[in-house]
Amino acid sequence: MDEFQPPGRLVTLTDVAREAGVGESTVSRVLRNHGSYSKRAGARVAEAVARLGYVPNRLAGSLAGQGASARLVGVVIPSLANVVFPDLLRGLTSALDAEGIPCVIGVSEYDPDREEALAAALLSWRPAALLLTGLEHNPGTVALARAGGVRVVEMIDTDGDGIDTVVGFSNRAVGAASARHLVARGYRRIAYLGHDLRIDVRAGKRLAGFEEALAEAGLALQAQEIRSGPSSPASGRAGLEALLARHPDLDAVYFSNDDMALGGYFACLAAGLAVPGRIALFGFNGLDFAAAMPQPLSTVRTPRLEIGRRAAACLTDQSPKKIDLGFELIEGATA
Amino acid sequence: MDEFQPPGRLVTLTDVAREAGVGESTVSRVLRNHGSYSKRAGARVAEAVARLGYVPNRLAGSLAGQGASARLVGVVIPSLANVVFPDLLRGLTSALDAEGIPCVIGVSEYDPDREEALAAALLSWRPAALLLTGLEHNPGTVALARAGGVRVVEMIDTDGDGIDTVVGFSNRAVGAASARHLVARGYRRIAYLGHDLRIDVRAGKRLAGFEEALAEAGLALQAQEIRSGPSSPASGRAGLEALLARHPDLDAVYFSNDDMALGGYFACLAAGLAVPGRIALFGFNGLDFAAAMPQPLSTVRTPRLEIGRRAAACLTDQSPKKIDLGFELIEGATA
DNA sequence: TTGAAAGCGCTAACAT
DNA sequence: ATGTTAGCGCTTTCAA
Repeated sequence: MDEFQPPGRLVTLTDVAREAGVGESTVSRVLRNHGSYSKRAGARVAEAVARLGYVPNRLAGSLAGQGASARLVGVVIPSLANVVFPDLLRGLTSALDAEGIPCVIGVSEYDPDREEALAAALLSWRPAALLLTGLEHNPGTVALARAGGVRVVEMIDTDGDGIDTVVGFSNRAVGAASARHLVARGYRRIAYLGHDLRIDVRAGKRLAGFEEALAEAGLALQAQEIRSGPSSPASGRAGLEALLARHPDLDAVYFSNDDMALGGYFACLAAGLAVPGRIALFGFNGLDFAAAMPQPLSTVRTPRLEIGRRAAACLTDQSPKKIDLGFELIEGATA
Repeated sequence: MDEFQPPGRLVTLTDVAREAGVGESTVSRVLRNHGSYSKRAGARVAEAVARLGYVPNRLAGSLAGQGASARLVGVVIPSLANVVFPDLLRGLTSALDAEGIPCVIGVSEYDPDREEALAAALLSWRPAALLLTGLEHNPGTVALARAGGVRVVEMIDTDGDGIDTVVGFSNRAVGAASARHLVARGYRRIAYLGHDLRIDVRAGKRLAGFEEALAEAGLALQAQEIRSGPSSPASGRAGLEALLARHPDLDAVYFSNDDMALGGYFACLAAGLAVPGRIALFGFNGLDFAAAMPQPLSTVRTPRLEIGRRAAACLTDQSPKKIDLGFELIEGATA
């Protein structure tokens, strides 16, 4: 391998043009395979690129190009600690990589103000699109998104109005379906165990749908345990122990997600409580481990990867739309 | 919803200058708080920015600025399906967000050729740094990274030579420590259960260290089960069932990671096998759920977030270095 | 099919 | 303290 380039000085398109003995615009045409050029010019440019190890500068390319928008998409997610969001990114990147469009990510930690700051920061890179999570944003975020001149896609949640395009499922409907399942199975003394609803709006919507469906059946939540901090198996385990200590007569628990439910299951195993005989457990998300449990977890599978993929597909669409990808209730064996 | 902006025409710094009645460079100075300007100029610019809803164009800013490198970092990870990598990103973004530097990500799916293509694509955005995973890359990737004129940080693995800076831990040492733990606990008929080692080099290094330490104790692996596809609890469960069917006399199993081990634990629960009495289980990663299990999983906790944070910290460092963050063996109750 | 030249929106001298 | 100006590395008319 040759020695390093003098660091400040990377190979430019001008260098390639000189090396290939053609004009800059010809190099540009060859590189983007746009416009017409001779076979000979094509070959000489290809050679020069290889010889020089040229890597195009997309900063300059995007600035000069049409619309001055970059082949990048900005993505703001609330967290990386919950599998849901990496899954979303997974769907996104799998679809975007094919087009050579990378994601620029920002993590808001469920803070609307941070979300707004991140949206502004990402928009400053002039991405082709801005992807947000959920439908609840600061007014400032909405204003930025509208003024940004980019396609905006809000992912995951369809319960409400979007800025532009929305891809997801109805969290209220998930909650309602979960409640109806528990009711149909004969459970009557049902509790909710979740993490902080102020930070996770969508969990709040599920709970609202859940309670609504309970009410339709003439039932009400017997108890509710809200743990501080993020959801986790440890939190679910401690939460279920606390819940059962206070309300020994419960016969079913609806968890804010599968991680919490797994912790609940562990609590039952540790305490020797029969599931679902003594207590039924119902989760949310349909994560991998749910199906591998000795008793498959009763839960709802959400189309996380699909949401990411569809969001990517929407970037090229013309008109805004709302896409509800639905969900699947997995009966499992714990409720 | 109001109508969209005429898409082509976003507010520019020149617009702000006109609106504020000052020169462009003054606006630039105010915005970057660099150089000197009067209180009055500062105020007028701030007003104009707010009134116009100006969002700076960093494409242009980076192109014009020193070194022409963008306040972005490029990150190539092999997967988003394994918690390890989102955790890495989590550490990274938590440190970089403070500086307003977003990550541009690429997911290689454990394919070195894709990694190379992604490295080139990310480098074309002229990031301030390129972060790679592991130490094994195509020669082309290494050449790109060296010629890119950027700081390169390789994360996670310290077993080998890096391009520039390396932050991680020794996978061989993890494997060796795990084996010594099992041997010390009196297990003798030990098997390995993992996923495809050709795609996960680091799991291979752990296994090598594990076998080496076994050999030092005069022992050898009794069996080995390699599942195709990614690691998952379902794969771990099926794998342990297969392993025990073929080798009923095993007394301990070393899993390629905690997800696999969780599946193994589920297999034991389902089959009514005492853990660790009948069979001991040992994992890797120290994920959240490990500590919440009825019997805490015996595993090794890896400093994933810390690796991300330290990698971020290295970006401003002058000289290359290798940072070994170590790991922690968690005795747990399953081995 | 090709090259020359005018920007894209910004930063960084250099004047003033 | 502030304005003027020359680029940064590309793309894209426009002529040739």
